[in-house]
Amino acid sequence: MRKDSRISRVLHILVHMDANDGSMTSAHIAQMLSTNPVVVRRIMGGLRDAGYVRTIKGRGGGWVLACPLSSITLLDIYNIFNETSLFTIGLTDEHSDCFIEGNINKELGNIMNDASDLMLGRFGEVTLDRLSRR
Amino acid sequence: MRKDSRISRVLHILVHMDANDGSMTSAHIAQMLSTNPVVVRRIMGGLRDAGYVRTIKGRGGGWVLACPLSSITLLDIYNIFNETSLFTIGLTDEHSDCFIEGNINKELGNIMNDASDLMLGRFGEVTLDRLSRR
DNA sequence: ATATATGTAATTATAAAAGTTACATATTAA
DNA sequence: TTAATATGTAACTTTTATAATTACATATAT
Repeated sequence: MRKDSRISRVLHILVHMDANDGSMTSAHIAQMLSTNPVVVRRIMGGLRDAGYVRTIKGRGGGWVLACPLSSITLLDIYNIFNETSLFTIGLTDEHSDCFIEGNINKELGNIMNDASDLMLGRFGEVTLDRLSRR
Repeated sequence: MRKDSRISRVLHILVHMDANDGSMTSAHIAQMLSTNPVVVRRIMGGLRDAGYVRTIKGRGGGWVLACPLSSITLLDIYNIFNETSLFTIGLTDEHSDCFIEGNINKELGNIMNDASDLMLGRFGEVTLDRLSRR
């Protein structure tokens, strides 16, 4: 199963943007992450829509932070990408009349929900300025 | 990212095997899970190697439990497939000289490790006979 | 005007599970 | 001993998501 590195990458970008003074272009960021400018625009688009960053078009433009890193948590970032589950374990959904499937989904589901609560709680406690410490 | 339903499927199979008296063929199980006999053999192979089930070749053969469900935990089953991570979030590993990447991996990694500890602990507490309750 | 950015649709690559095909091997029953 | 029925596996195809790339429209500073 391929991993989703969008959150890691976006965090990396934000902390580097904070370290930088002016704006950073998608091309510059892409080179930094060994990827493509379009990938940068795509994964950063959600952050722009959520108001955490702004974009400046045209010559001299690029990406700039719209608020301090201390006001953004890991949870804020996670919530931008959380259309998919946190877990690689998949439940089956094809035999809803089968009480065994129901039991399995309930047991695994409870455990995954509790782990999810733990993770999201912890995500909410970490502000991104913490990631820039040397 | 495609979900890995091997654990859910294997659990489903084991509980049905327990409900059955004799052996169950891969073809029979496959029909039950709306899949292919080869998929059944593949996902069950690890359980055979680990000694939780036995296979009987030839006419009248199939899969049989080698121990009671009460002696197998979710953790035992998880361990058969745990070559992959529990989480869909991927850490990046390409800029090991970058302290920011290190910070990100440490923060996310700590949280995922704690969540993993929670999940595996809970997995260890659930024996499979629990999944057969009506 | 022109060079430089972003914005985005469309296409292709990649990776892992899942699904399928084909065939070897083992076993039972007649 | 032969035929039917199982498993065991290698090889290949499909599926599905992120990631990467291509192409081009749009905006802006100089």
